[in-house]
Amino acid sequence: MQYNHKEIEKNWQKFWADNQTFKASNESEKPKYYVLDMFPYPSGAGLHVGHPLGYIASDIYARYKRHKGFNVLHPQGYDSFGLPAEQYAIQTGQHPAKTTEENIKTYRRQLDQIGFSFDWSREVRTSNPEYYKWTQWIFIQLFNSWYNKDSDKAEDISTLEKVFKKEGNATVNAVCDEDITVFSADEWKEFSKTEQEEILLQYRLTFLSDTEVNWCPALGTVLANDEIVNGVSERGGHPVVRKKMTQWSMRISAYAQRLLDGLNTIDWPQPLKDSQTNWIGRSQGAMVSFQVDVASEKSTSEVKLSYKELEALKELRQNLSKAETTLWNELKNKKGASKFRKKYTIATFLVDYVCIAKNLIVEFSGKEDEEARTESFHKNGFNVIRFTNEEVLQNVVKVVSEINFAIQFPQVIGESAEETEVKDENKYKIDVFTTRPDTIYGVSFMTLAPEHELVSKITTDAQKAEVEAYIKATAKRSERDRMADVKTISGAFTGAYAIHPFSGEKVQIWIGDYVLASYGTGAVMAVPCGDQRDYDFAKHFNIPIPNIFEGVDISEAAHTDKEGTVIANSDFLSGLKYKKALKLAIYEMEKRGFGYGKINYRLRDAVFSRQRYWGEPFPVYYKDGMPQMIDEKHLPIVLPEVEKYLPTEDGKPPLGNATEWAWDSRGKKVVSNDKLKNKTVYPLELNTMPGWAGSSWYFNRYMDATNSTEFASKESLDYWKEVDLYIGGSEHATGHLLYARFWQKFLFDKGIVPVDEFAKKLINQGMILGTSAFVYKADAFVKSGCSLSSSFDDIKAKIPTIFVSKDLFSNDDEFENVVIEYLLNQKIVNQQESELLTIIKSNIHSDVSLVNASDELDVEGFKSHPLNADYKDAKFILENDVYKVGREVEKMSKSKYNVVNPDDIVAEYGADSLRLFEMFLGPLEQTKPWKTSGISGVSSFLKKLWKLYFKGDQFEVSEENATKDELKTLHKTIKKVEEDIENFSFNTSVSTFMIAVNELTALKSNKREILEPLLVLLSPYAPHITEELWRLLGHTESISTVPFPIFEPKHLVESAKNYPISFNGKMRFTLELSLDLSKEEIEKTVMAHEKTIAQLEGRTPKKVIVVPGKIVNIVG
RNA sequence: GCUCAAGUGGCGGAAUUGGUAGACGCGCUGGAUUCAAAAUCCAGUUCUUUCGAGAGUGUGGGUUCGAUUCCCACCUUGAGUACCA
Repeated sequence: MQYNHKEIEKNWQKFWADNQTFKASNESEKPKYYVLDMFPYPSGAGLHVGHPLGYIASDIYARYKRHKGFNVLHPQGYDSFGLPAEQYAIQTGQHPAKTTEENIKTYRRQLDQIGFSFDWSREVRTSNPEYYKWTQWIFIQLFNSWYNKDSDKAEDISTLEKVFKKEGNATVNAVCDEDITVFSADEWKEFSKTEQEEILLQYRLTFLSDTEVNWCPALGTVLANDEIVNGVSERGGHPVVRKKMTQWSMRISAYAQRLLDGLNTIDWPQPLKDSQTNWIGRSQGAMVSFQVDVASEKSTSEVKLSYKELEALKELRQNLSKAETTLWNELKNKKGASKFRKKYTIATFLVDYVCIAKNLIVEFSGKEDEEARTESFHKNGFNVIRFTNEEVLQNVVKVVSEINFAIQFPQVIGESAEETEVKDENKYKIDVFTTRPDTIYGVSFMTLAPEHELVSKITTDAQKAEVEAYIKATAKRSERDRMADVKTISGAFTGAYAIHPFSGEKVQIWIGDYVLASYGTGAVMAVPCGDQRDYDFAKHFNIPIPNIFEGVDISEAAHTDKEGTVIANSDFLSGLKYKKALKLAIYEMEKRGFGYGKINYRLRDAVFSRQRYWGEPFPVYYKDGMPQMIDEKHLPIVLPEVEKYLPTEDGKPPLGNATEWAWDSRGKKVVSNDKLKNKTVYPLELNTMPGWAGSSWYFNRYMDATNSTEFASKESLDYWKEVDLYIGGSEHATGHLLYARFWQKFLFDKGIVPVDEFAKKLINQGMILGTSAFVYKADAFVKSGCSLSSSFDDIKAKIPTIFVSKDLFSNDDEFENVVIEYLLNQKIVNQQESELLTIIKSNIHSDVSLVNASDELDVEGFKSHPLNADYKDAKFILENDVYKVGREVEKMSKSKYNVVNPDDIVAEYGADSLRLFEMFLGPLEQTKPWKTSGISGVSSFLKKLWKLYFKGDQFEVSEENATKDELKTLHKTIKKVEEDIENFSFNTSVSTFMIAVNELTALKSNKREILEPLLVLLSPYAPHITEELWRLLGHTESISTVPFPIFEPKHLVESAKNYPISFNGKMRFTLELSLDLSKEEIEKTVMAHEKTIAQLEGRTPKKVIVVPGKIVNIVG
């Protein structure tokens, strides 16, 4: 019986589908294992051989885990909302739902014929209302939440309202908008409903705000930062401009630190973690305020601390009494504006606790100089409250509430009021963020972004013209130009000066477009000696470059090293190294009140609105201009039908075309826009959600995919918990994988999911490249200048298109010679004419299907190929009667004619061969080229395997006991294959199978004892052929859950070893010796051997190294 | 520029607690079978060679009895990222 892959594969695919073989149960005695592939977008082009690579790997692992006794969840579905379907709809008028459905059908057919063990009963599609109902539901949960920095998690918005009602917002420590105004509880109660909602929006985790967005006019939508590559849209490569729009945003910045910390707990590839770390962009430094000089006055504060005193303080802080510890435990968790510090110097006194932002000192009473202290504190603008040890120990809660009260209602102090007046005079200040506060004495100027709001206010009359001209010039340059051109240094002096907060010196304020308005505060303190950009700027404009590094030459470039550098010329920082100077600088800034330590993140809040049709509608309507959530029991809000998918004429998103798109708040349903004049009917949101909305939580839905009453049941979430193995491409590093982690952490905070990282282990499969085939075409040009009987055109017309086989030339000159020789030999041109010819070579892609394994072109096929109509009459210069093509590895793409469709491979070689070959290509994570010719190797391996079970045409296995050699082969294979799968080294296990089959063929083995377990080993890789042979062996059940064979080391025990005998580390010959021999016996035998004597040529070895069971090395 | 990864036959690749470099497969060469081709089977296939042997894992050093594997410097390629203060 011949191995007929077509019939076998079709039958078993039908069997698995009919019997729901791979349906996972949510209840099982077995341990669970969840294997997931990254959500595919069903594109119109279908799959090429690169796509299934990851699916095959995950399928092998899933099948392996089933053999190992796990209850395996291995689902698949479609991320079916998205831009391509909509672009297609705009072009053709076809509903995206229809084209998406067709594309999914193609995908499903292609996936099915590769024999994946997916549990299709759990299939999800993001564009299905039953699914996006829950995407909308999560959006509502985000809307109803705020981020409490004190508890460091998301909480329900009602807890925030409660605080507002009770004590206003002064004590709230939340992640929120930056321009929050402080209000009291009474003020809150006085606010109108709309005002209250506006304030709450500033705190919600998803919020509506006017943001600068990346607007892509060609696509008619905004794009997220990760959807832009090199300043143009990732899809289509269209230009992107900055534009202010009212948009929904996600407060992902609240999770910046946790997203960073979480990376340490998950087994993901390092490059992927690195790019997330990079994207989040944490930088630790300080915020420093520089006053703009109006009346030139000197800073007065002269209190400084030496480093020794600082160290002494540190020690004190660690030795707190019990009462101190109790109170500190309560105070230390306060963050942000009401953050407390312990053992701090205020004026000349060391205080117990101080909240610098609120000017409040908390002390233990009973200090000798209490009166003097109080007076001094008041003079410096601080309030002080005191408690006894007993008060703290007996009722710390009461003490804390008194402290809170004091924070909220600060006692007005005379002196500080006076100071405020002084400050009012100097009302402009420039805040900067710096990662190098240690270099603050190196500041010789400041640079503002041209867009900085202070620019217009501080520019002097004399400089006005220059500054305005510069701003105009910058505005003309696009964002892309600015990014591309980093070499041109440009800027303008504002004429204004800032006061150096430490030295009191005046420093020039410049504007320059190397400072970005969107990062940090849009201003920098320039330290030209320590930052190359500042250095270049200073050099260009002749600004002084003070050197504050000890023994460092800065005449050529800035000195950016931190480690090992000692600070100089910096007053109290002089003589300190980077780390200590950094700490002391921040300490002094905080003490003097013009700066504080701060951590900055590059991660911006994510824009969540898209002006597109084919996405999830928001469950939102607008009442008095304020967004209102539709109650979850009325979900899903189904995407309305529209006439056309383009924006409306007045520039509204496509949903503006819908006629049934208003919310009847009384009837609780979507109604016709005609009813909008009714008082209880409101307009619905016209934006839709971005592509990443549906894919940020789908892995949870698979756990309970058909649940219509819940996102997923608690039991199923608790059972499956997280994805154990997630396989997909590295292109999702900063998009999907960051947003999904963010949502998971949010859902975790809200108690909806049981874990805060959704995927324990992740593997990035490498790309499969195409091997393009080239033919070499000769283009003839006729040189002018010579008079001939025939015209140039006549000569050209005589010359046919010529292709030259690859190995006939090695450079362009040889190519020309070959062609001209051919023309002469064929008598196409005469000698005289040939001298006028110039031959130019051009490389043309040939369709790879026209080329065989030996790089030989099917010439007739090439001529008659529809793409090559121009070359129908072309001539081919052959070598040894064949035309050889050139090969080059390139990305697999239609335009390069190197795309290989898995359908063709499956039809010719079968799914099992495809699966084996994709794994055999090389390590999973690595990028590697596809060359169809190699598949014959795995194909003949399967035929050889098949033959082991047959005698002639008859299926026949022997029931005899296996021999020692047979068992050795089997157990060697079990061991290696098991190790390989666990290490995701699938390519080497395919080799192992080949070796096993080669050995068993050589042994003429046909014992059931060997051939049965062999099938189980192979079945994850080649499920169809193994099912078929398993059935022929007499089994009625599927092979898929048969226990994996157990490795027994006893079969590999050897009595002798073929020792490599090396001389000076080089192996010269091998010698079979018993493993029972001792070191000495081995040495003796080896030294006595004739080959050893021959090698030594009479020399006496200096040393003989014997490692029993391994090697013998003779030195000398 | 910065960060990361990788450099092994004609090709894909294998071998790392440091111990026989090139497993397995493709391709190639020769042979068997065949009228012939395909398929199949057998033998060979890193390079050099005076057929004794010698050299060899990007380059140059180092550690070691012994290095593809560990350390240092450099070169090349690929990926990501980029006025991030």
